Amino acid sequence: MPTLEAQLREQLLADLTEPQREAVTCTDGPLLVLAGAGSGKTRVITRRAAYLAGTVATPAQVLAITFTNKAAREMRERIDALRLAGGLPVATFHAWCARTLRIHHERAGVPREFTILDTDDRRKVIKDATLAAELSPTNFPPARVENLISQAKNALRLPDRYEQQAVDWEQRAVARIYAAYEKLLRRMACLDFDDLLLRLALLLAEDAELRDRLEEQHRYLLIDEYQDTNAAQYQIARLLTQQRRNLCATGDPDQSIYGWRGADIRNILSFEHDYPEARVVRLEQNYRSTQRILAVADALISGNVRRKQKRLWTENPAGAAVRVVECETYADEAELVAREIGQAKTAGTRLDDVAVLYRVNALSRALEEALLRAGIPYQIARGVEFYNRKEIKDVLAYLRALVNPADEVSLLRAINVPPRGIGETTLERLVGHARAAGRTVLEVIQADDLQAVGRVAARVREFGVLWAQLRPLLEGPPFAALGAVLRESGLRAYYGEENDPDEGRRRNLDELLNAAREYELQQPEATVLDWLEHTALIGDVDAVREGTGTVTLMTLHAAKGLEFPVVFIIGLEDGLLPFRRENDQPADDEEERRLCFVGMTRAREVLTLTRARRRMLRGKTEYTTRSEFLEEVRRAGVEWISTETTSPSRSRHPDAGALPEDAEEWAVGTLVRHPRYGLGRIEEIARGARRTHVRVLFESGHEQAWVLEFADLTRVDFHEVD
DNA sequence: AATATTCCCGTTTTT
DNA sequence: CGGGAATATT
Repeated sequence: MPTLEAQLREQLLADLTEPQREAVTCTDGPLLVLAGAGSGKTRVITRRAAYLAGTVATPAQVLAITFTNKAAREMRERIDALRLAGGLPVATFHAWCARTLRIHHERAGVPREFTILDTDDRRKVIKDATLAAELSPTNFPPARVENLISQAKNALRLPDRYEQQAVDWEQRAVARIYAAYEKLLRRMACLDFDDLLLRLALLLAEDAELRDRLEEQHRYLLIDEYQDTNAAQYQIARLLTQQRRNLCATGDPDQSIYGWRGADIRNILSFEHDYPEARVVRLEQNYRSTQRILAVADALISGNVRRKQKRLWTENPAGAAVRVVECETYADEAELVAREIGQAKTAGTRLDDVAVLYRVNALSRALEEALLRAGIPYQIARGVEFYNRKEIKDVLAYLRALVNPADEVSLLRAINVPPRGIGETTLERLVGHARAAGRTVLEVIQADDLQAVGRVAARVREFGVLWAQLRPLLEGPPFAALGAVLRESGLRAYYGEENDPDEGRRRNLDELLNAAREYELQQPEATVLDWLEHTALIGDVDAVREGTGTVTLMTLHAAKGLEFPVVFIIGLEDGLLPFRRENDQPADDEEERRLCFVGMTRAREVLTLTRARRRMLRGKTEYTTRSEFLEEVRRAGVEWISTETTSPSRSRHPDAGALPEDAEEWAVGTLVRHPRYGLGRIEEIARGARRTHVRVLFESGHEQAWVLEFADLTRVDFHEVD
């Protein structure tokens, strides 16, 4: 009869290569797995987790940490599929930190019922903090301040030290805003994303007892994508492995793409220095891509100077040539991609197997239109759009305000949706009273002496009653609470016919209800608070599903960790990929190169890189310059295609060469169409330095003057009229 | 107070 | 071009 360990070996190791096996089986002590793109890293890490759980530890004693929810879900599924390590915790850094902070809230000095600020609210609070610091949000744009504070937190720098280290006037100002911001967060009993890491890192640093307890609980720590750790995460990893030193870090320096949010590639590069006794396993055989794709990707990444040399190789077939297609305009580019996908589909490719990747979300629009026209279904992974929708934020604000009444942003949002006639002035008074009396806004709302607030006191009082009525919902599960809030608050009624004629908002709310129910099925014991935390930490990117029969559109960042037989990367233009901002500090082109490398190595069989010679971004069409990345792969055996001018208006006119510039297409006598007024003719036109003014006479006799750039006018060509 | 309108701004990537 | 904020309107 075979021993358990022999069975495990058979099941977990049989189909692994030698280095993969080593990574799975060397159980104790620090281990660094340098896993090139497509080298079977996820497979190794899941096997390792299961192996640990079956030999030297129980499943609960192994903790696997990822960066994205997507990665966590995939790992969870694959570990479950092995059926050897049920109950093995898999979580993102942020989710695990949130949970741990909640459990040990007293030691951590955070409120037990803290809520997590979403990106929008955080910006709002930062703006308030700027005002509280007696500075102007105009001079200190919230987005910029937010970024600086985020960087500071990720670097474990608190306001005091930030101020000490400030070297210029901006930093000194930001130090004040930062301090004010922290004060506001404390008053609101809120944490932001970065706090989750920061607070836990600080807690672990000062609380040796807790540290030991946690390490005892999680004897084996696995951290995926270690190249993306920032200072806080690095600190947490180190502090959790001080005694046993059982840290297994996996990653690939060539895929480090999160420097902009504080990730420090040196964390992985100096692993061997941090853990001198570490074992290092290199996975360099690629099982994913064709030789040609790999050759192109390698040619690109070789352009990075600050880089550990690495050879990625494959036994896969040579495959089709990687193509570079230069198009005339962004519309041509989108059409080309749509056409190619259509052809591939006809030739038998499943749409699930196709992905279109781009550097910035804005590039998806033209693609969407082209795919729509071509009748090709697609799904998009985009930011946090769903949870940013008004109706979603509205109802979540209620739940947040119920859980954590100190969360004023949520409370003040909820108080007037649906509109209850409680306006800005009233809110200001409420806040004013609360501050003056040293009470919370909710206490003021529920106090008896409301008349000071003015005529709308009755309405405010009603809301206070509603709050108290809804509050007991927190005892129950999230789905029921959500439904009740929608009903009792009047939100559901509000988003009826007249406020939501096309049912979009109602559908979104239904989708949210579904999400809550689904979550409840997964986590039967979960409270409303748990669910709120979940929604705060999950994004739309995670909604991308397989097997939908659709093409997938996403950013290069979102594509990490995925693979597709057919991949398009669009917009290979200077300034776009590599991305650069005009008055930006020294841009990190090496990170951009890695990002492009990540995109290329998502492709299994067919890779196409495109670029448009003219691109419209932020409303202006501009000539572009070819990306240096294209030059760099030029001699790696790509097939270069340059499409000729095929813009429809030109091909239809034989004398296309004489076609005037756009600006001259508007003149007195030009026929135009307006969505409201219909057909008309330009009577007068006046060109200023920046603006062009026009006066238009419509068929109806109506006359109207506009600034041309802002008028919703389209030119009507003669051949379209007859 | 709510809604309609204008205008002004910026502008990456994500937990 | 598109969203958010300031501004005008009812």
